[in-house]
Amino acid sequence: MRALVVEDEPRIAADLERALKAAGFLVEAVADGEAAWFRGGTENYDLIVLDLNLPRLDGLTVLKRWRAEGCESPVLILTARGAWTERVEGIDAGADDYLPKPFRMEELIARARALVRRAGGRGNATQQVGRLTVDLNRMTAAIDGIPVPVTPLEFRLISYLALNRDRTVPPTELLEHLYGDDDSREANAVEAIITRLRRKLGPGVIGTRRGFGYHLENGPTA
Amino acid sequence: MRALVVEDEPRIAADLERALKAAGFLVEAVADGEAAWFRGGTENYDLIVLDLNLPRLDGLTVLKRWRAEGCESPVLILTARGAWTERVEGIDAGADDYLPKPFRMEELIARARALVRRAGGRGNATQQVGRLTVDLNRMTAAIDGIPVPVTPLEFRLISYLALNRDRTVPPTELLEHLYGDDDSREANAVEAIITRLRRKLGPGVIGTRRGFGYHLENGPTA
DNA sequence: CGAGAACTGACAACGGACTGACAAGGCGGA
DNA sequence: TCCGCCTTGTCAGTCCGTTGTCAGTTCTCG
Repeated sequence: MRALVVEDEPRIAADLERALKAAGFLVEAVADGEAAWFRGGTENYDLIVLDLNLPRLDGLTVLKRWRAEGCESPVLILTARGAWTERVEGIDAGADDYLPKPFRMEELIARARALVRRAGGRGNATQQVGRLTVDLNRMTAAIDGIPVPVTPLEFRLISYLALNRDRTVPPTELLEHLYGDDDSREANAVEAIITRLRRKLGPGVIGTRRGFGYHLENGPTA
Repeated sequence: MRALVVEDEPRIAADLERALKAAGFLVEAVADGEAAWFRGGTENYDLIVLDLNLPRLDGLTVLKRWRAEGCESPVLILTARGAWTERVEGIDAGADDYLPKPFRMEELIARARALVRRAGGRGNATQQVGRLTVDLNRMTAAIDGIPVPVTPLEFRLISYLALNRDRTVPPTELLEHLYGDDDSREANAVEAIITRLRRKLGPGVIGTRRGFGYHLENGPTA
């Protein structure tokens, strides 16, 4: 899961980054509106946390421009407490949720997760696909209910597949969502992770559509 | 365990702080309603002791706002003796327990501990996880029933893990619950405590999920 | 049957985690 | 009040799990 944090207050930005990383996100952060506009418009994020009060370019404007450009990432905006109108404007501008400052990190994480799940059309924190179970909160995977130890990177991959269970995900997309725009990796890296996951999960869980990408086998949930 | 004390009477506040610290809590204190609202809304406490009679912002109002914001920390309210209606209102507003003033410190501590345990979904004062036993009242730990001497900080860590036995706790969260938002510590501090605990408790008690955090091994309770 | 895509085992580099040593701070006893 | 012990944070060195790359093999489809 890639997340973009747009926040000019360094301390808060650092907190956000830390918390989101601990929650399994791949975090990138920018501190002003123009940079935000650029990044959000260029890259593909699974979640954007947007402070409205920004230097250079107002957060609301940024959000509107993103939406106008066709960016569909779920956006969680941070508003000043009691700034009633801001929330309304934010929702109007295309925000998916808002959180009044100050807030508890725990709550932000909870909402962030909810947004990501909702964006994937799934409301539950534990995803079941065939024999596989992925628990997004505890960051665990299991086959037939038996826990399988997975590394952080492996978990990011398998959970991304679980959230996109109904389509085949191309390797380039996985690459992007695992590493961000740090494109220094060889395409083969994804294949390696897939292999390792298959060894752990057993056959019949991760399928390949040659030329298209990978998907989870939604075989009998038995 | 992090605790927030909201009490404007300095003498009582000091007593509370001392007693809770002695009981193993990491205590932060504020003296008025607004500060309370802010802290409780921002930070993550395992327990909140709230006096209802506060300057600037009424305790009941503070409590209601917390609950409205999604704060789930257990709250123990202090009411004036005989203020019958206050109790009812407090419970309605989302308090978990109340204590009429004046009270005996002993009783407050007992109730505080009960609340913390209940909040973790565990009603018992002694937690059993695998071969480990943690007694939250006496602040002792034991392996296979044999007492192991632990320092106050070590106890805070091990008891937090015990109360969160069913998940892996990231180091950042431990850092927060051990030291509050005083983030002057190096992340390495947690590792040091873990090492010391392991030396005392023996192997197979505290497990590591590399890249995720620490957890208690819930091996055979034998 | 050939070419390209995908798989996989081996290896090396990286970084997170562990640990022992040391120093600072706190607390209790003399 | 002073001294000494216990506790605890930091540092540095080491270890080991994780992960990227490479190379060789297998598979699939035209």
